[in-house]
Amino acid sequence: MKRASIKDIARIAGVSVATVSYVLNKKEGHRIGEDTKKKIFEVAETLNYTPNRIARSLQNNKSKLLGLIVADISNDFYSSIARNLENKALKLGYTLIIGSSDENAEKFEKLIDLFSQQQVDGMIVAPVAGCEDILQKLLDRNYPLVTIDRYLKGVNAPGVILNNREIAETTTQFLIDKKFDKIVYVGYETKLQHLLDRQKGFEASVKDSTSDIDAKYIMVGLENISGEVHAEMEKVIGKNPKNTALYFSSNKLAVAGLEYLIKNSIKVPQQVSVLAFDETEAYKLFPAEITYIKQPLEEMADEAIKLLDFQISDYTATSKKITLSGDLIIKKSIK
Amino acid sequence: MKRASIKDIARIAGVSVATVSYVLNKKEGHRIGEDTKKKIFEVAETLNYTPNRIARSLQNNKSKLLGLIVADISNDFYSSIARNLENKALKLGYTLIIGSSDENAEKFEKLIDLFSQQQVDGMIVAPVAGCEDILQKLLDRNYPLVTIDRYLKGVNAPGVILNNREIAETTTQFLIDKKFDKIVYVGYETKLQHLLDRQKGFEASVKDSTSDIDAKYIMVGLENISGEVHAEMEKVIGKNPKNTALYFSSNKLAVAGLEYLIKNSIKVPQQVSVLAFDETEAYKLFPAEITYIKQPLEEMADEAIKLLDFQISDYTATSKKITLSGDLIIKKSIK
DNA sequence: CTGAAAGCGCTTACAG
DNA sequence: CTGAAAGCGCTTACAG
Repeated sequence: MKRASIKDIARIAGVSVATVSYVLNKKEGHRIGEDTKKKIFEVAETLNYTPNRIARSLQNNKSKLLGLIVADISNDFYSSIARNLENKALKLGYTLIIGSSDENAEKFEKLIDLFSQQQVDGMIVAPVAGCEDILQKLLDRNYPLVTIDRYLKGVNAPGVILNNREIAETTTQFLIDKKFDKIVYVGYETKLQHLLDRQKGFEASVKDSTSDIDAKYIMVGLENISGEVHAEMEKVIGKNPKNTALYFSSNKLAVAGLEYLIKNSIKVPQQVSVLAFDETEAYKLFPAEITYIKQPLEEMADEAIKLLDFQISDYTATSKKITLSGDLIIKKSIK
Repeated sequence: MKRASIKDIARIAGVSVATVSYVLNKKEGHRIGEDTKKKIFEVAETLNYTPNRIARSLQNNKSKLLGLIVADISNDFYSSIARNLENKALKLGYTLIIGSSDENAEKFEKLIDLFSQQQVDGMIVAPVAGCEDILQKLLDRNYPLVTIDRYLKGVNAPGVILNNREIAETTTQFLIDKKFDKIVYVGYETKLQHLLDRQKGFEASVKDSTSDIDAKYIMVGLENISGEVHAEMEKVIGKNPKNTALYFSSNKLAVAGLEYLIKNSIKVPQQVSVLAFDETEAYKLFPAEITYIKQPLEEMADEAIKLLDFQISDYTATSKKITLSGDLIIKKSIK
């Protein structure tokens, strides 16, 4: 069934399409007769008329579509971000189109191209390693863009970010003060700046410490997180660790590490204390509630959408970064 | 910066827009001179031309957009579905626009309206209670639509579904054979058919059983799942249950229930055995690996997209349901 | 081998 | 108080 158009309404109501458009969009300054208005609304109603936004988009060059590119929408962290963004976007009349990059620059570029062809009004992206040029090209075209979660050195894009270095530093200090024999940082081998910043924060606290700390590092790739974490933990803390702290730089790493602890019946916090970046529902089922760094997702979404909406309505090249603070949520996983 | 249009290319290459369109879309049957083609490609390249899909959409009445409405995109189950759908959709040249209904029929309708105005070519929806009329209206307009995860009685929509009743029946039987003193079904107070089917399957197995089974039911609302589950479990199994089995009809319920077990140091499977519908990463961190019913998400996504794509290219009113089988993944949580 | 022209469903400056 | 007309960026049947 073909849907009714403004033309159909005009024909049936016996007026011009212009008048219909004015009335339906409630444009002021076109003093149109009350009875004409009423007639138009009636006809629109009986025809079940709904506007074709595609046509409107073509005309005003605004699609009311926002593109969201994350690493993987099935990841807890990103699906929560997506949910928060969805809520905020909807309030401003935008709908979200989503894509997962799988940390792959080529796929990332394909999504950017696709979304740009779909004429999204702006994009919110979690950049992947090696996508600097892709983003730069977009910015050169004055495309409204906001980065989220991550940020790239040398790319002049606005974004909302976490105070990764600072929160890593203070939370590491918190661990140091507990006088562990050994503190293990579990992170990714990566070029992603936000992760490097977490590591730098950790390193800084360790270095500044007056006491002597045995700091170890477990660094894994993205391919086989669980397997690598387990193998490395075996080497670094073994089956029967004592007075040791684990610092996980992401929820995925934490889940992998906690799995190891479970399998080897290592007690938390009696033998090992645990601190992790980011939340995940999984923590709920670990015998000891996990101490974690909570990112203010709702606020992030809010700021990201605001930033983007501003860019859309009034583009200005800027690399304005909004930095939000993580919160350490202290639970029983630390002695 | 305004993006280049086909018109710009035509002007610079000194040909007509029609020719440009033919060449860039590689339309056959328009034997166009090789040098003209080359010229056009060159100009397109230097202008960084990318097609405006909005304009194309308006012309051929195909937006290449698919709407996905789930209860909540931040829920593990739905974000996994979304991810699988995204992959399949991309392969067919579609992009996904998403919305969360929060189990709210009004919000569901708003999303339907919005997506329909955005001219999505079709929708994949997990219906909410009370949305029968909304979907029926859509179907009356011959809107391509596929339901997923859930299904509504009396609405003539195609969909892909799980064999909820059967899998619930056989898995309950599996529990019954283990001779528990008590079997507790944990479900939702709901009108959602797929959940009722799970319950019916459970009830059927209990009823058919030759042995006498003490079957109990914990039914909770959607408002405060965790709180209600904990309170009811306290009443039904107490702090020190023995030879009891818990049958959770969703992963959310399972997480809530397992939390209760953890908090009360109830041993799985020594005291209580556990079986749950659907996966979630959280199971990984429970001391005993959880036995669960795995839905074939990838296959579901595949079938849903195929069904929808078929409806889009050749609409036929149908209530064709594709039923896929769940798999019981047996782990250590059952004695 | 190529182009002029209509049309997709809207919006909006202009005219009356 | 209302309408004729141009135009957004494409596609495509038709003509030559």
